[in-house]
Amino acid sequence: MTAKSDLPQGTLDLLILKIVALGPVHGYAIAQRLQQVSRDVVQVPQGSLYPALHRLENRDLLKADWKETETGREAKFYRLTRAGRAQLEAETASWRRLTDAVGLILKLSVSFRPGVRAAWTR
Amino acid sequence: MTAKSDLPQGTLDLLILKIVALGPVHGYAIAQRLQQVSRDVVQVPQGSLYPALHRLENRDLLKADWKETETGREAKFYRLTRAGRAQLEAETASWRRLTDAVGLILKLSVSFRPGVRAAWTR
DNA sequence: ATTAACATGTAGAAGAACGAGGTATACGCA
DNA sequence: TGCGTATACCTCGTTCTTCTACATGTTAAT
Repeated sequence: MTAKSDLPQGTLDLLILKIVALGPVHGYAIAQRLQQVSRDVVQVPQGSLYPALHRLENRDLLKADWKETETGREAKFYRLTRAGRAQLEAETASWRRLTDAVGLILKLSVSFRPGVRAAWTR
Repeated sequence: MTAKSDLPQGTLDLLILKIVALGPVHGYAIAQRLQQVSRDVVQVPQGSLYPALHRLENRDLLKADWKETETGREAKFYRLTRAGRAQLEAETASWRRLTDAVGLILKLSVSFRPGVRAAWTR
């Protein structure tokens, strides 16, 4: 059940910033691209998407203006602000630091169990 | 500011399960080891640690018994249940799938901006 | 005697994600 | 013309996790 796609908290913002950094897009397209690029691993429900967008806009990391889609529909196109770009870089670095660390921990082997324990228990 | 260490949601449980899988440990030591092994990237506040442990215990992923520390103090030593081990494996796999996907997205370059847009806007 | 490190715990608030709902337009097709 | 589907936006309420801050007691070192 829980084996679907739940993104870790905070990651959604990072991904949105990243997609928007590639060029102006509207919300609906952001969700689609995330899903496509990740081969369906990342799926963003609208109930998560739009609140996230508004959140980022309120923090002045994104700016939006209404424009017409190629299909002739009005949509809010988002672009990064300067702060948004900085935030993207910071969060990207942070993400790497963190996943590297977690990866390191997950690679720990059980090779020390009975005896060597003293070395790192203390 | 937010550049401290905040773990993504759910990750704490995974890391705890992993450390406990290496052998019986008490809570305090779990936090220490996570910090050591990750070179201070991962820092678990006690207000996060103990609730997480209780959570995992309530889900029958961990079992605890009081024992004496090498330093002569009473402490709750946690060990994995069978379900806990299964959960660890599942969450590890899930973690990798997800970080791979996010890594892929973060590697996207801005090489397509002006022209190719049509290909993936649709 | 007092501080630092060890070891456990709770309460309350903040924040994020999601499911479920709602509105409205464009387009193809019967 | 009517209908369904895909596009495109939005919000509300619930649930879950985490963090800050607090509270308690023990052992070891200075």
